[in-house]
Amino acid sequence: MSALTRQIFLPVRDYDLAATLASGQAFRWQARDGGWEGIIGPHWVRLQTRDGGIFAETAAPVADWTWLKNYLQTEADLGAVLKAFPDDEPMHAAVTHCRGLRLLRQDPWECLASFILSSTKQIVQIQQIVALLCERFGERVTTPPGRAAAFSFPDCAALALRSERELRDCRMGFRAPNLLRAAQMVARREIDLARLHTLSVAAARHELVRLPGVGPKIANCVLLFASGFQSAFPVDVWVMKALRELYFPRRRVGEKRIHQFAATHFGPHAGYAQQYLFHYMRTKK
DNA sequence: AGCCAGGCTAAAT
DNA sequence: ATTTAGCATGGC
Repeated sequence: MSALTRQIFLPVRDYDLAATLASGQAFRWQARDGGWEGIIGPHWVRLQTRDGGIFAETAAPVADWTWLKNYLQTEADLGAVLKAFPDDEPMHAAVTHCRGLRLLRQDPWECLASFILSSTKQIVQIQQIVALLCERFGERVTTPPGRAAAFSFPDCAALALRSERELRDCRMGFRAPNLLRAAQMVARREIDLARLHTLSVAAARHELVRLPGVGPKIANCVLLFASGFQSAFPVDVWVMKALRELYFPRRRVGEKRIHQFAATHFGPHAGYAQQYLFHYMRTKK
């Protein structure tokens, strides 16, 4: 039916590729020659902002582009999301600072594994660890002629077979046993990542925190970035700082109260609000 | 050199 | 029930 092509144009307004791909939700994108290059599943992709949308190129011919639209969420109604944000100064400032920032819809296993690796690591370092992991244990994917080799994110079964030592050698330190055991649990289907989105947020979160190295913050990242729960609100050091400085200036407020505030103030798209605050905090000034 | 990084966990209060 | 140290590693 559908023709094989290596290019597609996705019409969309208000989509800031740079903010979206480099805001710490995904760790495999690189800016190059005015575009962004990365791997989605088994596909090497290059993305470029064009008038009225995003131009995408792959290395291998593609019949069905659903995977790309799904990943980028180009059909999401950003206007409706922004409209539902609380009508206050901090959110106005954050939205003004990075309008066009979007949430991706990532593969749950890649997202989970990446965020298990994220704890007390800077984003650059997470990117380095993930890159090593892919080179060593991922599958080779087709790249354009003359381009360096590229690799898919290793699936849970591939990592479940490795030794803790092999993972540790990717410079992930004390996170290695957590990643290994999580890979084994997912591979044995002790938890079904693909079905999390069919549960309630609370039930899905309860499932995730059974995994080693996964607490509330990382669980919320997976719920938000991979399972489509837009109410999930990961609170890391940056967001904690943003909430304190923007909403409770010159006051000492306990962490518990901040969490309570975060859980009630931001509405149905709280996760989106969180990403705006996170990116605003990290890139302003 | 010392501090901190998109935290989690077990042990100690 | 709440707080705290330890956990590897690398960048600044």
